[in-house]
Amino acid sequence: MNGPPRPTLHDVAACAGVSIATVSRVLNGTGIIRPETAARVREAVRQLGFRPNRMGRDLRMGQSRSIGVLLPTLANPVFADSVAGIQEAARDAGWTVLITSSDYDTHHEQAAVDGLLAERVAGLIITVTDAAHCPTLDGLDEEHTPYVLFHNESPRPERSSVAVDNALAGHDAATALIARGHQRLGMVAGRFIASDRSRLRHGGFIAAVRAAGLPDPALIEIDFNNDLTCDALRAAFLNPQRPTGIFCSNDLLALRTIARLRELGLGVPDDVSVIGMDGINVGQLIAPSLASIVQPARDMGRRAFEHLLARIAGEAPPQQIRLPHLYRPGQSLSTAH
Amino acid sequence: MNGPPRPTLHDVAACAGVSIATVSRVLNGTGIIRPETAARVREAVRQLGFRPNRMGRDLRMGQSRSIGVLLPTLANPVFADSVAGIQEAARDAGWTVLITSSDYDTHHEQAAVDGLLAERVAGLIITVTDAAHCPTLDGLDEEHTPYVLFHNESPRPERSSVAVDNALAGHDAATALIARGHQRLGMVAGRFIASDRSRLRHGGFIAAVRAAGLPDPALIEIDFNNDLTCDALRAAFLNPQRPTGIFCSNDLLALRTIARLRELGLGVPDDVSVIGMDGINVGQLIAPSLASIVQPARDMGRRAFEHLLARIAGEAPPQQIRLPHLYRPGQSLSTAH
DNA sequence: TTGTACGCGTTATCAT
DNA sequence: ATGATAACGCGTACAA
Repeated sequence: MNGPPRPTLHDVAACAGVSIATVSRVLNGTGIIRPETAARVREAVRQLGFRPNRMGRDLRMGQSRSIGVLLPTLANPVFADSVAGIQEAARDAGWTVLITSSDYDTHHEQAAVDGLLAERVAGLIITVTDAAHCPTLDGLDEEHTPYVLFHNESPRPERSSVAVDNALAGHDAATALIARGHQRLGMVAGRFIASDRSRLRHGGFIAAVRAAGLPDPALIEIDFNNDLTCDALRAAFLNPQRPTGIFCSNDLLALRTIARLRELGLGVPDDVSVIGMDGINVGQLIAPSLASIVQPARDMGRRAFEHLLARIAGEAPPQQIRLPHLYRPGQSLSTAH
Repeated sequence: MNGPPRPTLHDVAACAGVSIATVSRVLNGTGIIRPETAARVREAVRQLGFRPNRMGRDLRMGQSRSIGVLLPTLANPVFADSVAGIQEAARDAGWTVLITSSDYDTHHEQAAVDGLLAERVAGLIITVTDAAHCPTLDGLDEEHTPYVLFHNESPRPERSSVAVDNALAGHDAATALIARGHQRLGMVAGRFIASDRSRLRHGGFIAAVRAAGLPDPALIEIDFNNDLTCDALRAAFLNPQRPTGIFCSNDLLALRTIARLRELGLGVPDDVSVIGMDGINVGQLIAPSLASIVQPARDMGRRAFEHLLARIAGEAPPQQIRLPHLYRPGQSLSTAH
């Protein structure tokens, strides 16, 4: 069924009339070799179509030159873009990336990390539901596995992270709504228990609202995986004192919210203003365009990989890297009336 | 910097007072072992936190128990969903998945495949720009590397594939537009040279239009990565004989098209009807909701993995698997006036 | 039922 | 400048 076995160092060595040590040296640029010998080796490599076997190399090196990535889901473009950034940086460095997702489920999280570790990845880039209380992270610390929290942050300084300031982002969302004259605000948030980002954003949001002397915003917490029902929205947002400005903890959620509001007969931005977070591309394609707090997802991915590599090499201390977010205006935001 | 080295079979063996062979047998369920011995081994494993080292195992087995996936981009949800399906099936089978993307670039394609092969993946699930003329595939055939074309199809029966019938999909898109009374049609398509899917869909589309006795549809081919300029749309679609129904070769493109039409003062569906393809979720959240030819992306991913595994095991002949697509109505489609 | 010993393909150490 | 050889951690044929 299968073709001929792939050539190994031995085959190349035999073909070039040298020892496997010499071939290895030529391929890795280690040691000194006579140019003509090197040429013969390279010719043999070309002729046999030899590719070094990473399994052998990795075993010998005790390292896999690959990292693991754990994200909640690839269905959210903000994470897909993050992955693209990670991949990019990894490819540049000659590393490979193993990707898994948890679907916002703590058990899947642990299982996925176990799987990644079984692959002997050299390190992890990981987004967890709650970085402040996470047995999975504790386990990684115990085993001294290098990792970089991603989109999460931890109070512990020994835990590296790459993220935006989510509380400030929530704050900025509130500011944007308030600046447009909205006085009664609300928030549709992914379950706090499934996302500390959501909780942090809510914290910043509510703080800014209070600082502005406005009444506490209504809150709907919803599952990431299940649908946002009209009933939930109706109960919280369809009373006489209904909010005129709503912050959604991510753009996908904002899209769902706007759709449901529409079903309730509430137009955006005429009846309600909505601002999301992440800055996914489709937000700019739809009508009304979606105002959002933009995360530099691709850049975050790059930075996370670069820092993880430095950590693996032992070349850098743990670091909390914060990238700036950006307010992107959109037609989903209007002045209150 | 690093903690203690991970325990190996030797450590476990020593701890349990048996040989490494016994430990290996216990862990793999091969051979027959005395229950109490097995218990001692398991206890030692637990106590030491032993995880089998896949690098050693893979090297020994000559197989990596991992597959490679090459897709154009993760930014398109149809591919992100496909990946989710692949991951799911792979996890069930205890395999890992290496993901790379080509950004619709032939050179990246070859480079990505080379990288995957260097990792000694046991097989590939791969979407290429043009399956009918693809040196990368020829190379894989030469090396007898098992692979499954994904979203692509090849005329050669020895090339396995999992895809929908893209020509029929284009046909169905035309039918949907024509059924709504549209007589002048157009298509916005991703560059044929970068996507044979796009070309096939166009083929089916134009065939159905002709079969209905209607004039040939206008065509705009656009880059996947660059933006769709208003100029391009204006030239093709803003003349007196402008189409009233447009088929876009994918949903993301449809969203971009609708946005540009809006800038030109053309409303959807009032002035123009638009139908896309893929069935991405956001299509159902926006207003007007996007009519689309839906691909069962997640299922396609599952099937691709399962078939690839069968191919790797030599348990199945090459197979062209076609999954049915589905027409999803949407408000972006209206009757002509 | 269990243990011994070899080899998978590579890199690195020591000779030469 | 190059060659022989010892690991790396694991699965398994063979021996006991």
